[in-house]
Amino acid sequence: MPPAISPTRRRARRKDARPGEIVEAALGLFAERGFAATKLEDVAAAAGISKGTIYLYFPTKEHLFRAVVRLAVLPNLEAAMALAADPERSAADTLRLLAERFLELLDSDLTAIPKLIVAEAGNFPALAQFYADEVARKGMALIRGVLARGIARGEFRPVDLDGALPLFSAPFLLLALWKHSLGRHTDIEFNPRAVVATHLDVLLRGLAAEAPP
Amino acid sequence: MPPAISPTRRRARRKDARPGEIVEAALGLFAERGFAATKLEDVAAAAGISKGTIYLYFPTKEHLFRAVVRLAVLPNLEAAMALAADPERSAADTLRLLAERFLELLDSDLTAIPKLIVAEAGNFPALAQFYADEVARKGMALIRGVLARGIARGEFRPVDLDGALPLFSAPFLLLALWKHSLGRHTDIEFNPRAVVATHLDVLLRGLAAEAPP
Amino acid sequence: MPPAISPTRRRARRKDARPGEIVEAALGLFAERGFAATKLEDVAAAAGISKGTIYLYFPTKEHLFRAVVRLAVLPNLEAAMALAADPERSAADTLRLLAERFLELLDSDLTAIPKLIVAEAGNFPALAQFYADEVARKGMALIRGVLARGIARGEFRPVDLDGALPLFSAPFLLLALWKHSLGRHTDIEFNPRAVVATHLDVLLRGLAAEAPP
Amino acid sequence: MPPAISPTRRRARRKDARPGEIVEAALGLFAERGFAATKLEDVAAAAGISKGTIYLYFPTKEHLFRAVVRLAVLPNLEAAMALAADPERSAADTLRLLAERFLELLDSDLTAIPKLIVAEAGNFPALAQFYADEVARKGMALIRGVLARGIARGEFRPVDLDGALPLFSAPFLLLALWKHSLGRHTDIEFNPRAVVATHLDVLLRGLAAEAPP
DNA sequence: TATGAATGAGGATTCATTCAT
DNA sequence: TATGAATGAATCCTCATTCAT
Repeated sequence: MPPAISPTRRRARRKDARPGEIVEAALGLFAERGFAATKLEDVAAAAGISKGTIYLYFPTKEHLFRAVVRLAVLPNLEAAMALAADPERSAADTLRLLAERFLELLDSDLTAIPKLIVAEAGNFPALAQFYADEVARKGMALIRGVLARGIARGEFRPVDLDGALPLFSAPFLLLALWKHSLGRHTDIEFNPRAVVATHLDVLLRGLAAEAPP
Repeated sequence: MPPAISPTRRRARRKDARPGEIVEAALGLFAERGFAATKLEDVAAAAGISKGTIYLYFPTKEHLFRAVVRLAVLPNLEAAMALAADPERSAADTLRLLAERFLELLDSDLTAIPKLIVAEAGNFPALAQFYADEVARKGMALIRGVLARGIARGEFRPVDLDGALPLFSAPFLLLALWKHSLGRHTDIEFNPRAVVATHLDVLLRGLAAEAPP
Repeated sequence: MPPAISPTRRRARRKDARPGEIVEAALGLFAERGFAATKLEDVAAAAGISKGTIYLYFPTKEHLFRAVVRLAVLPNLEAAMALAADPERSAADTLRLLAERFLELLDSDLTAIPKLIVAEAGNFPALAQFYADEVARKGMALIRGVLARGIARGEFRPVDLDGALPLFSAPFLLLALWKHSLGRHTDIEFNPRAVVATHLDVLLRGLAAEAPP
Repeated sequence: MPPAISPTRRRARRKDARPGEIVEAALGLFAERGFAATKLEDVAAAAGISKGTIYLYFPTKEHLFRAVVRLAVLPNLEAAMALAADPERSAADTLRLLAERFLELLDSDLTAIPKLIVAEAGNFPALAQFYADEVARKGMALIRGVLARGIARGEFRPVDLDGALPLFSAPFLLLALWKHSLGRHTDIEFNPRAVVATHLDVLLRGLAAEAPP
């Protein structure tokens, strides 16, 4: 026999779940249509609630947008940082793991976030700043750490860190953007797994320390 | 002494120049604010004409958008294709020249086009298809040709062409997007020249055929 | 030792008090913000109950408004009528007592009622009628009676009763409206006691029967 | 033959007239329904234009409200001040002229302004301040000047100026408010001319200097 | 009785587009 | 051709009211 749940408890559970449900519905629609072109009424419908209910949890459409970005980004950023922090792992293996993680994410709507940020940065400077400072900066520090470790350990030759910083991420960005923009409107297809495999192969070779004579 | 031009002639010249002036003004504003957030009234003001006049040359805002994309993209694509077609040039040098060309473009507003496409693909499927087919497809064919030539000439080792295709362009895309979105809202800066130099260095090493024993 | 009150009894007492508590809270907020700008949620909070509970006692916001008006007005109107009915008292003294009573009321929120009526008459015709018929008409009859008595007793010279009717009340109305509208937004201040004293002085002289030669 | 008017001129005349037409239509509806209950769509309809056109001349509903107040009040205040400034006129005659002027105004919608101010002061503090400072303060200074002149000239006995200040205006306020609120919803009627006549009669007697022995 | 989550009608505002001049 | 005043569809947000608990 399951433990009895008081009516109050059951209601509370509903209330606790709502913001997440709304954010999830919003992510899907924002990913598909962009921020401006998404009507809150449609978000509500997608979440199975009514327009007004959204406003019980988010004071404006922009706040909902921020919540979407936060919720979609922060857990993954933290996971990536934890993964990159392991001092035992070689730099190459760390990059491979990060790449693997990205491929998993690519099936969800989460990778629509960069598209949304790119599209709306101009209209939401505060959000752009938040993303730049909280996500981009941290992500870049993460990569910089891995590259520096690789160089220190003799895996990689000493390259210009500032110049090398974007190189690892750039193809992932391209794949994510493609999927959520042009990819929906053309039959040109990328095979993400192949692209990522080639990327790692080429990048790691390109960075590899010279073979000792 | 230049030949006298009758007022009628002058008017005609003006008329011919108008669409270009409007498109240029629109590009600047679209680059800054995005498509939806740009008012046609502001485009008109930037072009030094009145709102109604735009409609003498472009039936809708979307048509103007298409003209912007076409005008901003096609000349450069053609230049790049011409550049890549030279059978004398090594693959590596071709990539270097393309990179150099990109760096020159980065100072203009032209590199805002990818941001616009990414942002608006969902709202303008026809435009997305046009861009995918006319620009992306041709650009990819161009790169594929260069890589294939490099492999054929023994410059590059035989890599998976489909997987390698986006690798060359990805950092350029990242730099262009950064400049027109987050870059405007943070003090994090990239040095495009350094990034591109490192990119070429790493990529060309990563692709290089094994040194003979 | 007070007699024990069963929980049920206490609840009942509470229930009886509720409507009054709600009306009181509503009067305070209506006085401050007006009817339309007052949210029932705020009334509920001020009364220490929840939004839904108001609907157990008042079917609509308008009904609550009516209750506020009735409760705030009727007791005072009755007191004034009782006061004016005393056939012993001179007309001048009656007016002085009414003025004194008004000055006492001016410290409470009750004098916000005229402002509310003026503001909302257009939106609540039924309320306007109720107020006109039940309050204004009776108040005017009261004043008319006092004036008529004063004339009959030889205190006042015979003036046009219809023309004189509003003269006594007008400064009180002005003071009440000022306090609840402009008075909140400027440093111009009236001294109600001085205004009322001067009003009585001037009015009673102005009405006074000619001194016998 | 009337002088030819260029199309541009004719259009310009239309444009110049628009704000006034809109303000007039708005005054009528605000007077009838109050600010909040008046839809801009109805104002537009009353002015014979469409919703959007209002926004060509007034950035928000509140700005329109301010324009209504300014336009309705300032000309009359200035006329009153000019009238009161004549040093030849006796204080009593000045008050009579002011009263006469008010009676003329009472037929228009202009006297709805006090009702609007009273009703909306809480929601538009800035407007309330404007009205208090620009209208009420100046109006009071005007009356104070007339009373002081009357006392100085020996027409009036020396009364407490602060206490006497609101006495002249109060019945006019009452008449204006009555007309635009309760007056619309009851058959109780005031005869403004009779009220004003009695008011002047009583007030001037009440203020009159003691007859010399 | 009491709660407070959910509803949805209603209105201010924006801006692409039209059209009389 | 060129203008810019006018239009009205579209959408965010508020809050009185309902109702499951």
